[in-house]
Amino acid sequence: MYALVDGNNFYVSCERVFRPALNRCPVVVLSNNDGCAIARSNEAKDLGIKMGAPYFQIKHLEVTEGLVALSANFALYGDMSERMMSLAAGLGPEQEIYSIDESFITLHGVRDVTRRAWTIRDRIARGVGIPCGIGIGPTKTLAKLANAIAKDAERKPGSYPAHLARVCNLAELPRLELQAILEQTHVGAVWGIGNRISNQLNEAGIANVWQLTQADLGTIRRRWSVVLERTVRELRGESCIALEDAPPPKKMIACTRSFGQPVEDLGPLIEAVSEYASRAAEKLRRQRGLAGQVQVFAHTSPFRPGPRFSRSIVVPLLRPTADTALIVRSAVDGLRRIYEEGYELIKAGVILLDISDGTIKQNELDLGEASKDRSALYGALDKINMRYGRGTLHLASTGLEPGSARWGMRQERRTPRYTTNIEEIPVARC
DNA sequence: TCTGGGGTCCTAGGACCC
DNA sequence: TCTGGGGTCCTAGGACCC
Repeated sequence: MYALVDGNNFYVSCERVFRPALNRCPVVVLSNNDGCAIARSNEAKDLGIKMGAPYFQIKHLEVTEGLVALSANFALYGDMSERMMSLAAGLGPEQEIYSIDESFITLHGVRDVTRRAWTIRDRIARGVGIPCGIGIGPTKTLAKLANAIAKDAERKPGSYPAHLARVCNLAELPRLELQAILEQTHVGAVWGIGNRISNQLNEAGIANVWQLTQADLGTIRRRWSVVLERTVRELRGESCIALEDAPPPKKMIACTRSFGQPVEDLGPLIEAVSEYASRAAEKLRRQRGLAGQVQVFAHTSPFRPGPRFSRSIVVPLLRPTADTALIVRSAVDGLRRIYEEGYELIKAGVILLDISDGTIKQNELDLGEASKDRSALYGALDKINMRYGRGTLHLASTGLEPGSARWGMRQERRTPRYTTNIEEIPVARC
């Protein structure tokens, strides 16, 4: 048996903890550069604001409807998440943190599951201030579905029986009631079924979850995929997706950003890509991995008229490494190869690929002889950035010498909080 | 004027190789 | 008329998730 604990409208709820005045207002949290809405309060949803709605399209609601739009504060959300997760863990013996606002919990050995779920929900509400929904079912997919039902029952009274609101335990429902609930639930609500497959299922006469559970497995596999077949089995109560208590190491690590303003010239592009590469390398070291390849991409806006540009390149590294200098250099080399003048680029990114486990023989693999110094330097760099904020200190790169890199401090956007003379920092041989 | 940033898995075509 | 078979790598894109 599994539970899924999920914070409601998570980013918005985090903001409301510190600004209770926002409690009954329509609120959205915006992405980087205030580009689009990535979290919405119920009131904002009721105004018809869709997930991912561009800010410029909803801005007028600030005037007409009292909408409050906030810039995202991911450090805050990460912190609130940790507190919520540690309380949620009290629900059962094992926990898988699935995303910033969701965790699966196994329930074997837990007695009086539904009551305990209410208790935990209450603890999170009082201790952290985040309202949660809790779904319970025999498989992860059913727990997810139960969670979706718990939310709908709360938000749209009448959509489901009121006793399923906030905490919904599908496992304790009488068979006929469960069937009725599943018949009321659209296939698109199921974890793993997006818009595309939902439409295809509808065309095939499978509109609700109950119908999907009755479908022939062989047909599902042939017409769609083994992935959908697994989902159907899970909906029938056959557990196919196990709890992952230790997150598997990432197979790719990306750092990508949209620019506030379009960028045309190589210089600023190199600056940006250097910083992304440096951040990606930091994430890589955090999971003690080594990358074998670096991918770089840049593209123009898919929404704006004008000449289109979208290119990417994979640069193989001589040997697997987590060395910021090598990764930055490769990324910049790749960028130079794909770059072309005359395009208004709005986004670029660096993706580390072919990631292997660096805990074995990291020292030998990592570098030549310069590397011992360098890995101490990176350790210090990562610690400083963790303590004083991401990007306090980073590896800079100039457009002047191809592939050159030097240590520098980021000055923009943030009052420097770390004030050592740069000259005192050893210069890496890059 | 203004459209996020991560991830996973799968498929397919072309280049290139033996 | 008719043009191997199998493999890898790269690039691109589609589908899903948060």
